[in-house]
Amino acid sequence: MSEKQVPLVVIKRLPRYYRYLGELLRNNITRISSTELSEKMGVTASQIRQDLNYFGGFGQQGYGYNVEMLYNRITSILGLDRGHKTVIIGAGNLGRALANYGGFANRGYNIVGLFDVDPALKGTFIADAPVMMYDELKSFVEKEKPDIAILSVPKNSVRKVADDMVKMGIKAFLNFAYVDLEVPDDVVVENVHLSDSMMTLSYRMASKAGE
Amino acid sequence: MSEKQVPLVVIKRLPRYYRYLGELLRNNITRISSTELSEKMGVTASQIRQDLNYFGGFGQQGYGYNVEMLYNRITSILGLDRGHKTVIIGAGNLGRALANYGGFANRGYNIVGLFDVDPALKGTFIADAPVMMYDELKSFVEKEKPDIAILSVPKNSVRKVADDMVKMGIKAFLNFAYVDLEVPDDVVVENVHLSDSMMTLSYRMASKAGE
DNA sequence: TAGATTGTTAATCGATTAACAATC
DNA sequence: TAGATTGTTAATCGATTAACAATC
Repeated sequence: MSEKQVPLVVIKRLPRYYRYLGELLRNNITRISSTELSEKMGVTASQIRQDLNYFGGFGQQGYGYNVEMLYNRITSILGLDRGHKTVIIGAGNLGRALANYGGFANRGYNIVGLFDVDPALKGTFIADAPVMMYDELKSFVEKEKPDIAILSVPKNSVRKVADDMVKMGIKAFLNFAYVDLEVPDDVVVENVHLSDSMMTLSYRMASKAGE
Repeated sequence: MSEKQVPLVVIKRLPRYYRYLGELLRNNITRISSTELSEKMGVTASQIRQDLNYFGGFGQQGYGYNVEMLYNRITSILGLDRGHKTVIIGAGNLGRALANYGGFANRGYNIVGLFDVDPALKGTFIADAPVMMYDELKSFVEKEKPDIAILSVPKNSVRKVADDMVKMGIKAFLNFAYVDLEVPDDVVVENVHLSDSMMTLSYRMASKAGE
């Protein structure tokens, strides 16, 4: 892709467009203008048109956008139609919850296995996915070639796990541990720092109350 | 607070400063300059100084910042020293995982109860917190006055739950359901949309691989 | 004091919004 | 065609970075 690089802020908005368009589609709405969509989503129509135009002209002057076509295009841009083999490292409470999370499987993120160090879990299944031991991970990755690793391990082991997996060739991590990972340039990390969200939340709550 | 409003981008960076300062503190580092901190954190020194100055001059020319003092100030700004009674609505896999999540309790987010509609859970405990029935929530809120509600209920019930709880006087929600909540102006919401993070992750992975 | 580093103002950069010609 | 609405350029706004006087 030698296209001009799309800003990260724009990319982060795509899932939200995807979500709203999916809703419109389920309500059998076939066309929508940027103005109508902007009212529903609480953003400007200008932003919607700018954002979509990073990926090409999906609309039609005088008409607006075809909901289904736009939905399909965004699905494809986000790669949701391609399927992604995903492993979860750490089968504790959080790992189990994530394996059971419906929002992943039906967008093509297939959990193909969980890994833990607790021998009691060996051979068990969570949401149809087998739980294996961490020392089996390397050969599993070689054989199955998963794309994405979800890291729900304790923070004192996450750096080692990430390093190991980078060596195995994994290029994408969803990290739940309360640590910033350092990875090579060709590897991407999304952090879900739950404590950070709580802190931002309580700060904003307090500052509203104090006004 | 009639101070000038601090931009949201700055507030969202505070937890990260808090985290790095905590680490320095545990390593017995007593002072740090904005330049040194900027190298560790991978941001500019200018940004650090600008950010901190929204809250007052915490440094000293020629010296830098006292780590413990700065840590304590940020702790206080974020309200982590005040304690927040928190309830979790939805005691499914995710709710249980969150109740067990250590990162909340030791930053003052005390889970005082979970609520669900499954009668089988009534009277049980998760991580020392009692599980109660959703119809007990109103009287519980009146008595205990929690500050924060974590919403880990299915997406088709989250709007009703949020509406109910706004009426009960709850001002802050951490929402895990895949829906944007509409709340009054004096109520704050932080969304944790796990699918969105996965989508952004896989998009970025694909666009790196394609270059 | 001299050196270091902040706090803060000014310059730059990037993202958002507005405007409108192109066109369905 | 006339009306509507996009795609895109230009203007504005806000956030980041640079620079440096203040000062410990």
